[in-house]
Amino acid sequence: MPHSHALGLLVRKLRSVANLSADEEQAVMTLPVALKQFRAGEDFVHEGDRPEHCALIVRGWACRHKSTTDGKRQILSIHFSGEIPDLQSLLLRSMDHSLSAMTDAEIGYIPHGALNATLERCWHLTRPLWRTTLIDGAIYREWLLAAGRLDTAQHMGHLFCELYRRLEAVGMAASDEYEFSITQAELGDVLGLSSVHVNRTVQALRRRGLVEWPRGRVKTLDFEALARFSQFTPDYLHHVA
Amino acid sequence: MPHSHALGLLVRKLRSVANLSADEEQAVMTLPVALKQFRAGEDFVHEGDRPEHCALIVRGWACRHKSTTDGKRQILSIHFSGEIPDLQSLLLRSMDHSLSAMTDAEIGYIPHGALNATLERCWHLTRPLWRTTLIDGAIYREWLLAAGRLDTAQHMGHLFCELYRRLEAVGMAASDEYEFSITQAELGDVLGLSSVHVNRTVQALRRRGLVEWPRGRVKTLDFEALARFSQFTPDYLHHVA
DNA sequence: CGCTCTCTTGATAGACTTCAATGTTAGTGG
DNA sequence: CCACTAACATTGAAGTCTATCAAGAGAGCG
Repeated sequence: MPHSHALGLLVRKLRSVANLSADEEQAVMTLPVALKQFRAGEDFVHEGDRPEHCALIVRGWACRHKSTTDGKRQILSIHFSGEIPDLQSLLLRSMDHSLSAMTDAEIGYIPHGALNATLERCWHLTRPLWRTTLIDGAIYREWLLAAGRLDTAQHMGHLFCELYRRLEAVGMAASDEYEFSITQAELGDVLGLSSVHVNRTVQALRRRGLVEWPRGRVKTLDFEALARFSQFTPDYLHHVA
Repeated sequence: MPHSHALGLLVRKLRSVANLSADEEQAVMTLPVALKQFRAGEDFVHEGDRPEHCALIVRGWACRHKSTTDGKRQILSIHFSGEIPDLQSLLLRSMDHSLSAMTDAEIGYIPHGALNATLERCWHLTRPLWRTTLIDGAIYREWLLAAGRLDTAQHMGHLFCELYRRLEAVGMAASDEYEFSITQAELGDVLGLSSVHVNRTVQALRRRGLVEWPRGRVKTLDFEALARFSQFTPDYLHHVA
């Protein structure tokens, strides 16, 4: 079975957000995957590209980002193992943003042709895939609400909560903590803040006893308290029960 | 032909963002629609609902919105004739936000059952519909970039440009202007600003000769100049050529 | 006319950015 | 083990941006 590890991660992800029939799971497991390694900071899909394959994250963290013409970067979403951040390229010809490795990462390329052929054969599989893109949309909406109407500390706390729940849903987090190696400057690009202000906000969360953040690891000391403080509720993630 | 007007608007919209075969168009035109009127300010879908139909906007403007627990409202997207802002409810059981009429509006309800039956029969129609939700996602991303990394005047200008291009794509705008009755307070809920600051920003755009905004009508006096100022480029709207 | 909604303006406080400097940590080669 | 480097985190100070409060002006409507 070629690349059953990579495809197993994809199945695990799809199961966390949709009901997957045995047929559909089987169809996923027969997809071809070409693996490639990237270093932290490298883009693996570029704005303007017209991709002929989708990128499955096999190992490491990735982000979607876009910059203003004067060079200010905004991170638009964060992704990890099992996710296909450019699934939309199957239907939207050209990339309107870039995808970048946040840590050293392994990417599995799945040709559009193979994916389309599989969907022709097992067209009910379209629905779980569509659903993952709809949930991505729900996450963008929540980020918009957080960016516009939460204060900075809440916004940051909300992000930590979201990542915890998403990781937990695929068994990658437990006990109120998870691996996540991100610099304060990158976090600023997520929240739309300067790194200086990120630093001060992290300290505020620490002082309140809500978050610890030693090198490469996020600890939400009291998840429920952090969620309450950040107005985080997980409904919008639409995880299956 | 029942409700051919409402469904015609839907077809016009779908054609602006995807290639629609004759079969697919025919399938759309046979969908059942139940019309209902709403007054400006009324919600027609509520956060927490588990809708059994999708809402097609037949007449008027609508917005998607969500509020923080302390009552600060964020508008997450803006919609007009021919759009189905809650199409995602077909796959995501519960609404994670509300939909509201921004002007007096007419909504056409299409039962999920009928839509699913049509998609079973003409399953290629899934793709144009999926594509509309992916473009909604691209718009959310652009709004995130604008919210995080553009200054206030650029952010506002960007919104005016986006709406112009979207309306133009379905023949609802021309000559650098369009009908849009929105208050400065509502615009604040879009941009994440107080109404006072919206007012000052509008004046700044007026002083620069970029935007006029008499009651109920937006005029981008020099669209290209406004687009340049606001860093607006329409790629992310993925309109068909 | 009086009422309401919206737009407008001024003043002040607080949030956030920017610039610049300093501290901390991990890794490297001696 | 130590000096050295690079990357990242932290701090202070000054200036800009935005919210909030408060008040007044205009328009539409009974």
